[in-house]
Amino acid sequence: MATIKEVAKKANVSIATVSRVLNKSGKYSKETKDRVLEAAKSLNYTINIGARGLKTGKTQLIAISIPEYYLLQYPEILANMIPYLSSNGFHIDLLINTKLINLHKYIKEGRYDGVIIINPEQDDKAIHNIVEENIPCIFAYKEMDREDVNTISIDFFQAGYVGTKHLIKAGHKNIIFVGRNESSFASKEIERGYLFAHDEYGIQYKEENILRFSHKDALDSYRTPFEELIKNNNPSTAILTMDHYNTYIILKLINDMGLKIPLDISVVACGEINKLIYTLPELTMVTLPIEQTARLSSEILLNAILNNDRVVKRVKLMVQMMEGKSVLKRLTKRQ
Amino acid sequence: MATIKEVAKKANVSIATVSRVLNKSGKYSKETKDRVLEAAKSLNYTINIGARGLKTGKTQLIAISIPEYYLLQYPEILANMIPYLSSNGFHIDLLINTKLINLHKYIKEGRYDGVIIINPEQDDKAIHNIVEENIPCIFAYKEMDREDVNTISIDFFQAGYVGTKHLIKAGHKNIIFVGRNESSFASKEIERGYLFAHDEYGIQYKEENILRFSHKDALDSYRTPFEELIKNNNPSTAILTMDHYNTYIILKLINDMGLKIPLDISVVACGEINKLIYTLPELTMVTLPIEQTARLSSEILLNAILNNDRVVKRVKLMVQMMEGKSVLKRLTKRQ
DNA sequence: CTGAAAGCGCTTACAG
DNA sequence: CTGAAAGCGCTTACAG
Repeated sequence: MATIKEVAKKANVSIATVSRVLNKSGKYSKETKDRVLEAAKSLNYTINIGARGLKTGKTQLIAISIPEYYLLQYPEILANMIPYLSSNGFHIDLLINTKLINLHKYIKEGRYDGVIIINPEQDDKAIHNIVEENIPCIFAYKEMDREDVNTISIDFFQAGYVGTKHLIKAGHKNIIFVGRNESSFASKEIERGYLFAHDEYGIQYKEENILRFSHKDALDSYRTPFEELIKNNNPSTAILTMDHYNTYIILKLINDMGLKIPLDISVVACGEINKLIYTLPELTMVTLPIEQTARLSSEILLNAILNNDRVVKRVKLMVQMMEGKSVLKRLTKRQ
Repeated sequence: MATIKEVAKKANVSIATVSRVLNKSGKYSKETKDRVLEAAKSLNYTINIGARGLKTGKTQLIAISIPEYYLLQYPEILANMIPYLSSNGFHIDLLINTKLINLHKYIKEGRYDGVIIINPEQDDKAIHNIVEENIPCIFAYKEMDREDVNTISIDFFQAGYVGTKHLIKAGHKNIIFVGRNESSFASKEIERGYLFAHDEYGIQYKEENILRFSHKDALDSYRTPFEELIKNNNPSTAILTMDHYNTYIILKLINDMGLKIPLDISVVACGEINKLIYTLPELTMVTLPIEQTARLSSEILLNAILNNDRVVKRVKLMVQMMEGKSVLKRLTKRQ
């Protein structure tokens, strides 16, 4: 690997001049420029970014921290962040399931010019420390309580609300919600919307209608609780699911029980549209702007890095209802 | 960010000693060690890896290069590589859709201690250059022609062969193969196995039975060619699909046409098992060891880096047949 | 327009 | 066991 020194020697100039030409900074004559560029090319020169970073304090590295289950469910997040950041000259340090305390350590090591933290687990101390480091930082897919951090999130509450409202308006009153356990911000918010819609229409919700599964739960963990709920003496007529994985499983269980959608049971699914369009039957869904959130996060981060913009951005992206063929309109009896 | 200098001052030793204690290299007394460690802790010291790299030539960074469609289809590849590498002290530079020529540039910049290249596009010149750099490097999910590079791949040929053979043995003779276009190594290999099985059983295959779609093709691009093939005067009785995405789409099209699996048509799907178990009906499949390939790739790379092992590894992982309920056994008529 | 020099934060022979 | 010093490959005031 050729160094700046060798280029300087070959071009017959000082290393300072080589640096100026290569970085297009300061002044140099056309002839010098040509000689330097040619020497660099003929020697196949590439800069050593470690050395540059040592002087400039910049690393051209951005950390993206993501939980494993989020990567597995939504790889399009990375696909919508990384090429954009790369094309702007940044490299990505991808961290999977890394504790925030370790991320903080890496930030302190001066590794990164910026950080995107996807759906962080709550760890107030580490978050505080990270924010204190005062480097450009985005928290994505989860609203943060703190007012002083960039938060790009999705209006999951609204998703739960409009999805449930759609079912209630179609005449359903006994609606199952298939969510995730407590650590899921999205699920908690969707559940909040689900409850809010019940309240709004004066429908008493039943705690037993809410099922919560972990991301690690496989089909068989779902089966018994779900079947019991369907088979009890006051059977549910509709289901709201909170992501595509839950949806796939519920569809399979419904099929296994010999039930038909929407004749026997109606379904509204929250999720990323591309994950849900191949299901049978065509689902009525509340689409979550997963990709848009990813793009916006990287754009805002880049703006903070390049333009030194320190104004706090707090964004909540809107969901959208899409009618399919999975909801049966029930005639509501007059009281 | 505290530097080694400040730690040295606080501990009342030279920076050389601090370095030795922190790296557990050379000799130092117990008392010195304690003082240094305490000073480092109280100052919240973390090493500057750029500076260290400048001296040692090591970066603790591993590049993983992956095509976007591979990330989207198989995020579990990263989930099986990155945590393992991280837990061994390495960081990951994730490159999506990066041209090999650029990757080569980054390697030359001395950024990486090692590289994993997932399903590289063919670019002989750039591959040659990368190999020449002589850093630990794994090519994964695609066999490389060159004998002098580490190649961890899957026996896609075998997948196509056993899948097709299974259908032939069940009495099917007019079998559609739903593959991908020419740039897909996996598809070409599976197709080769598909043809080989036909040959072995003396069945004349028909070119029109092979459908090829791009990763960008959506449902509607599949519909017409598929329906025409099914509706022609010598209808096919079975289908072999080469990945789960193709499988989802074909299942939907079959359903849209009002056909039943396996009564009207049989299906064998090649793919990653976890992606295929929620489909309806339960599929007979040839499972591809996607995750195992990922783990093995990172293990071999790490071994090459840490133990300076330069012996070339060339591995092909085996596929496995799993019977489901999507293949109808047809009685073969006597001639 | 150009160069000599300081210095970024480390590691590691070398000398003691 | 410890320290002074060289040097990794750059950038950037400073002086000319």
